[in-house]
Amino acid sequence: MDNVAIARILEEVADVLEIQNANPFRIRAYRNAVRTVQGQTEPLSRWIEENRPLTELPGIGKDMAGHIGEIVATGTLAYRDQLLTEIPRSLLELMSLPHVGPKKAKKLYDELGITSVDALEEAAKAGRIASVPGFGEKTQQKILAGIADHRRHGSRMLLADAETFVEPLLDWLRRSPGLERLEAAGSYRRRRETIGDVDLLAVAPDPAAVIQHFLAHPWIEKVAMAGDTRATVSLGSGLQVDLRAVAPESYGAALVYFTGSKEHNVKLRRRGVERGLRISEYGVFRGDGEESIAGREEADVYAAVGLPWIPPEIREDLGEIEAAAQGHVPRLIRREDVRGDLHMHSTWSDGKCSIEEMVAACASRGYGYMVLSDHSKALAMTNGLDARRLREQWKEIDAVRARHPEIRILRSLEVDILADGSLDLEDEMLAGLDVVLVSLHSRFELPEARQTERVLRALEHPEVSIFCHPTARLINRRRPVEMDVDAVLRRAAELGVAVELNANPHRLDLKDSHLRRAKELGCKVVISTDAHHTRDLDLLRHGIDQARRAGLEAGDVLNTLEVEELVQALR
DNA sequence: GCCGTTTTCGGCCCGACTGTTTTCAGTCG
Repeated sequence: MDNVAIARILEEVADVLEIQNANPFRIRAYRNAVRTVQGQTEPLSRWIEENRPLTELPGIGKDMAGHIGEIVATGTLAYRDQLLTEIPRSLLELMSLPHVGPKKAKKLYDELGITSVDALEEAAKAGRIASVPGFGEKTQQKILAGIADHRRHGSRMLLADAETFVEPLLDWLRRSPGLERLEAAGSYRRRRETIGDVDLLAVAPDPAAVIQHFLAHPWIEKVAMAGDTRATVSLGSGLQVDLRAVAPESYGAALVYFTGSKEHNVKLRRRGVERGLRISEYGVFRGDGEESIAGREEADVYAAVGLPWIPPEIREDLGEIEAAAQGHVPRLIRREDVRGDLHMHSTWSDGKCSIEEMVAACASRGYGYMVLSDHSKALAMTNGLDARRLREQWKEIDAVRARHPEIRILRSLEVDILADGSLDLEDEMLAGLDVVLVSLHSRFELPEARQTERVLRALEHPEVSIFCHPTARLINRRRPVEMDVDAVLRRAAELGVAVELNANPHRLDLKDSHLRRAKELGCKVVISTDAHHTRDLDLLRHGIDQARRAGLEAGDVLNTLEVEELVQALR
């Protein structure tokens, strides 16, 4: 039972309790526990094995620790199973629809016996929803629209995809009458790998005019609601966008509020309450007072509760507030800190540009070094290299080196990890490389124990320097392989093998929690683009976003080093 | 259900918008 599975069971308990109208603080206790479990980088089953008390974790008390112990021991939770005899599980899916929360879900079940999205759709189409007390014609239509959206855009949008909508929208809004300030808040500003919707925040003397200007944008397909200070719309792409216009003296407070995360905000407010302050999106207020004592800038809001400003990327209530209270705010890595790219392809395998083009593109980005890493022969469809072609490639590299003394070209190969954990290149050739990358490109479906064993065997090879895109996931497209990531990071740290944060926005592999764990374990991290074209070299910024979310500083990432230090640090 | 240098009991974050309500509940962020 991994942490994800534990969290899912506790979440089901919270959902059922919510439908049953249980004590809201009890429900919150379960949700807090879910978050704590999800946020743990180490498997809780190991805590239990080692007899470490789970009650040391925030939000885990005696009962919750008992629940978790039972789940780990038996694979299920009797309390959850008992609850699910009272409420059908499929009712929980109804709650994921917009405009359907626990109360409405319960009512639909009680009045019409509806337990599934399909049944709800059928009832709505037949007009039976509108007649339920508390529901009406408009609610019925909203539910139908919500079901359609749910089916079309079930998954969250990639941040990089959202950018292609958000940035032009921001440009459009900057031309609003009298606009003074504008920013995208929410998970977009926190740079999460995917986003559910977009929250925009604006300041202008006439907020209604900004809202009107916004509503005139041609991409807007549907206006869900629109007032004088707020509007919610959907774009044709399915992306929901919220715009809020606030007063200048509230901008900082509103930016904190709408940037979130929700959990971060809750903790900030609690700090406020402890100091006799009430924090809202309008400002910071003393006691019952009406007068705001802070709120124009974000830093003012943090200062009001005794904190330095905290970067948006780490506002997840994963210890950043406590650390900030001690004066520890990380100096998160920036793009300018990176001195070279450690993973890219050329036309020798499946890249679209020649070695020389890739080299020139790296040099023009000011890099001091680059790693050329085409595929190995097992990936036949990419025209992967065998020993013979690799030797030929080295000749071309020598020629390009002569023409580009301004940058150090490191010889490499992205060597496939074969099914049994051996490497797809002869040892004497591996020894001739400056850097050896290894990756999984096949047999993703192996059971966890075998996959872990396979990877560990590969990492044991003394020539291996970097383990690339370790879980092989593609966001929204391919699940990560089943692997004991914790064990792999542990061993990599011991062996001095670095793990790659692949900056491709579809991969972002490792993910933030893995990177935090890598840092804890002292495992070296590199950020690489895996570029297949010169323009892909700019994907680095997505990797930087992800690294910042994990709280990584320049010192945590090897390719911020100068070339001599880098070669030393890579084994 | 969790938590505690004000408390082991009594707290636990805040506001806007919508729809169906004759004064407010539900949902969302």
